[in-house]
Amino acid sequence: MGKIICKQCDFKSPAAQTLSEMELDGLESGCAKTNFKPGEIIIKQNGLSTNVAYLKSGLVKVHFSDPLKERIMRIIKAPTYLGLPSNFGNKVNQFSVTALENCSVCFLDIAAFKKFIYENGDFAYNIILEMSKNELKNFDNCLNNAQKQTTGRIADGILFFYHEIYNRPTFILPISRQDLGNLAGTTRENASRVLTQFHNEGIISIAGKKVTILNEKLLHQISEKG
Amino acid sequence: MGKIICKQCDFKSPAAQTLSEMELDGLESGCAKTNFKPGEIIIKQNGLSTNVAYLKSGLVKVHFSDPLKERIMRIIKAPTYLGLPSNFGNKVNQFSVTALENCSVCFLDIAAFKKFIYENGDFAYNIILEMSKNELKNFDNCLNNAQKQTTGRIADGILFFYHEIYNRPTFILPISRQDLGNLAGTTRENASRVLTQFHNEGIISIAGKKVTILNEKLLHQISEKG
DNA sequence: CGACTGCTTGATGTTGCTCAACGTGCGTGG
DNA sequence: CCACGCACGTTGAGCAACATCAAGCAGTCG
Repeated sequence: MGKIICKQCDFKSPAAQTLSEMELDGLESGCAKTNFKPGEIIIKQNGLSTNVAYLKSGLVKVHFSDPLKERIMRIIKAPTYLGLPSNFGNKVNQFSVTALENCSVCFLDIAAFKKFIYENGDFAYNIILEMSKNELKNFDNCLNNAQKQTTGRIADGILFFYHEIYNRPTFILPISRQDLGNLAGTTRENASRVLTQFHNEGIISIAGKKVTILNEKLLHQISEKG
Repeated sequence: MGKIICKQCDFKSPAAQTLSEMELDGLESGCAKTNFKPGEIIIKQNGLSTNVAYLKSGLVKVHFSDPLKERIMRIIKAPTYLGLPSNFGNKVNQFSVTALENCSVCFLDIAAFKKFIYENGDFAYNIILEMSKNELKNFDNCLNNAQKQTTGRIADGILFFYHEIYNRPTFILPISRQDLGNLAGTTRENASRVLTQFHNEGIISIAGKKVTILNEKLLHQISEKG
């Protein structure tokens, strides 16, 4: 945590880029930057959402914890706002957000944020844009999980890390088998089974958390067909 | 379809209520009201989203049609906007919206809509509010469907019609067994089975599409526990 | 070294999908 | 008017997918 100079921030969101120097000064006065280590909780489910959280750098999981089950909704990388709908729709966070890597997050004063929406149409429009894209992605996710079966969803997960996060065929899985299961809506056992199945079929190579994609085309087919 | 006088409209959205007389005049010039009968398609999946749709009255289903499967995402009643995220996030509709009852819909000029966001902070804020609430509901839905099993999801469906739509324990189901299945992520056979099971257990009474809820408490338990 | 955590693999039971058969009501065309 | 197709609803039997349970293994930390 420390003194922030928003004006000189290199990670401004599209919305924040529309702000004037004066407005950025306003933002600064109610802005606290915090760093998180892997495993640390950034936003806590059922906690009050008193600030707007902006993920400047790092990778996080958005998850919902039931007393019995834990479900990972999405994995997102910076830059992005976290939990805007909770900020506005409901004062209580509907889910937790936990760091998977070292993360840097700015907590912004919600009142200042509202003020910008009221006074700066460009800012408001960009927020609406971000929320729209977000909702469409959630929508997609939801559908995918609903009508595919386990192998397809695990394939999805692997392709997600490939295309959306690392952009290279070899990477270190940032989550445990347990969490991969939670992400795909299954158990750690099944997640494990499907991974070794893919490995045996020569679709991927897996050693511990190190994944190499060998047959992307087939992986896509599995993801598509179910 | 016909000439509209937005100023005198009794069904204005919270956002539209923030508009001045002059702004409402602007809205009017690009506004077309259309009526739909049950079964008629209001928004077509994969079609271009050229207008903002505002549902003034009636009941609709939001559904996604795959060549193979059809999935009902939500059932919504007026008043509400339909598909705002598609209007902004992506020019193509991600889903269809179909009338279940007689519906009255206003199609608004998207440019005028954008203009209001830019120029009227109160309007923009109300749109953000509506989108936030929407997303949180979708979120909830998603989770429910993911971790309950069939009986629980059918129970959910019945309780939804009870609490959110009709507010009385006896009502006429506005959808077929097929669609109830699609809503609960199962087949028409299973939807049918679960309904008769509930009937036999004295939890509900069902005759054709006429439903009476007899043991709401138990129904809630089933919905909760899975 | 023992306790612990994360991972893997196999055996077993349950859930719910698929398929098939049959009944009903409705609209169409001969 | 009846015959026919068609959508919808119900019920039963078999089977595939998946969760659960159980056991064992490797790595790590005190």
